[in-house]
Amino acid sequence: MTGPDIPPTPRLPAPLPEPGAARTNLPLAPIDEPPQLRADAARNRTLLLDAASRLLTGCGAADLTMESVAAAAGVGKGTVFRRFGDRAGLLLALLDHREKQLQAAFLSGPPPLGPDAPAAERLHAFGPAVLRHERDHHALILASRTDPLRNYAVPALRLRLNHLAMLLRQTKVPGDPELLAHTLLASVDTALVHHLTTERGMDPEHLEEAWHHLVNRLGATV
Amino acid sequence: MTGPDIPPTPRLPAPLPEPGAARTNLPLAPIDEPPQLRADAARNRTLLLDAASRLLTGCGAADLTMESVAAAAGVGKGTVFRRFGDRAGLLLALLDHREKQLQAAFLSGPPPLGPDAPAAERLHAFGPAVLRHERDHHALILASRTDPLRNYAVPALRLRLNHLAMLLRQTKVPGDPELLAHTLLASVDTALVHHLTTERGMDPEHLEEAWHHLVNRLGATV
DNA sequence: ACTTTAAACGGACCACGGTCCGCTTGACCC
DNA sequence: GGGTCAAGCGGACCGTGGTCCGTTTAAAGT
Repeated sequence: MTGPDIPPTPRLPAPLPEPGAARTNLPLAPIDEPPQLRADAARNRTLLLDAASRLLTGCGAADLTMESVAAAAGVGKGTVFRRFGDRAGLLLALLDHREKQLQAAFLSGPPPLGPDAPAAERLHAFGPAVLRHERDHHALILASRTDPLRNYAVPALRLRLNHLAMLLRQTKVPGDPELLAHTLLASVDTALVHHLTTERGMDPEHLEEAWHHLVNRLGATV
Repeated sequence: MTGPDIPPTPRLPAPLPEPGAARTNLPLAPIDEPPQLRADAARNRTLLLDAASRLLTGCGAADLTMESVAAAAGVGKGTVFRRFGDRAGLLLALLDHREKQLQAAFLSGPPPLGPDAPAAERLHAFGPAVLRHERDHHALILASRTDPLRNYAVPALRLRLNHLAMLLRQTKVPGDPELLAHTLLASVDTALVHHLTTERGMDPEHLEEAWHHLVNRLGATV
């Protein structure tokens, strides 16, 4: 309900979208408006994020308490909640920084992931990239997911979704692109991958193959 | 970690599987061993489940507290936790009763869902059946999901998965049946469906179409 | 510099999930 | 019936996420 990293208190009216801009009904995630914090607030924000990732190296994500983060950053507990809304919000903020690298790779990086490769290739490359990224950060990702609905409001994940849907459109895959994008993303979901590799002993490589198989089956052309 | 509806305390060694039984590495879910509670425990169990579903009609699942359930059933709070392990366990137990109907439908019900229909038809019928079931109980289901890994340990969901994988094998769908079953199930996941229908205004009927499209694309034959 | 105001702060406070442990009781055997 | 003992019970207790509200302070205007 309360946005991540956004004050839970009433906001000024959100800046209206450009009237001339081509409005798809899919909200475009890249435009990120850092709501320009007050100087002390900004300072405390980075203080908190630093403290959190420092603590994180010393213990599992599950043991990270809001109070300990506040104490380690030398601020009050209320400040943490004011800044990040809730525990998941803090975890998501930590993740966000790392996610930026992945975003750069598929938005503006080199082929086959970036824009200079044909769409079908980008589609094939996307799954493995996500798989690697999620494997690296699975602990944090899993810890950040308490509300199953929350995902759909996380900007980074919406961006992935829109990007995938775009590639599906470009490759003329038949069927609803948004729905298929959800399905494809679900096939490399962190929780699923973690389950399959740790509980069922599945080879990560096998998962990449499965992604390619799925993309081919869905019928990417062009 | 602690099994749902199973004492968290150390157990006697689990009954060994029949030595001759054909062992697939997929644990078969249908065999359910109700660990035969003591008389008072069984009585309290139903008392608690009754109390919970009674309270549930008077408020949202989010407002159901363990203490209130215990009080409404006239037992101590510790008893609730002993029986169901944790909050999710209680919610899952409530769900389980309703899930039994769905299970009966696809395990032994009439065609096209039941065993008297050809596998491809059962495959097509499965998605809509799950969609309906999850729509009816979405509030409880969403409330029961706090740990994203928990799903893979829920017997009812493992049963769905194995059933789907079996149908995929019977219809000679190319690719890893277990993986494809996960993907198919994800495409009708409660959280996703709830998001699409409430936030994005998607027609439930459209989701059924998408299921059929997906199954066809995957290439079910026979 | 002085005023004003909304944002930010902090820590006391609350509710709920989950644990612990001493006591009780049902089930099984003799 | 009597004895044994693990299963069950209950509620005090604890830690943590999240809220509240009186106080402080950055920033923009005059």
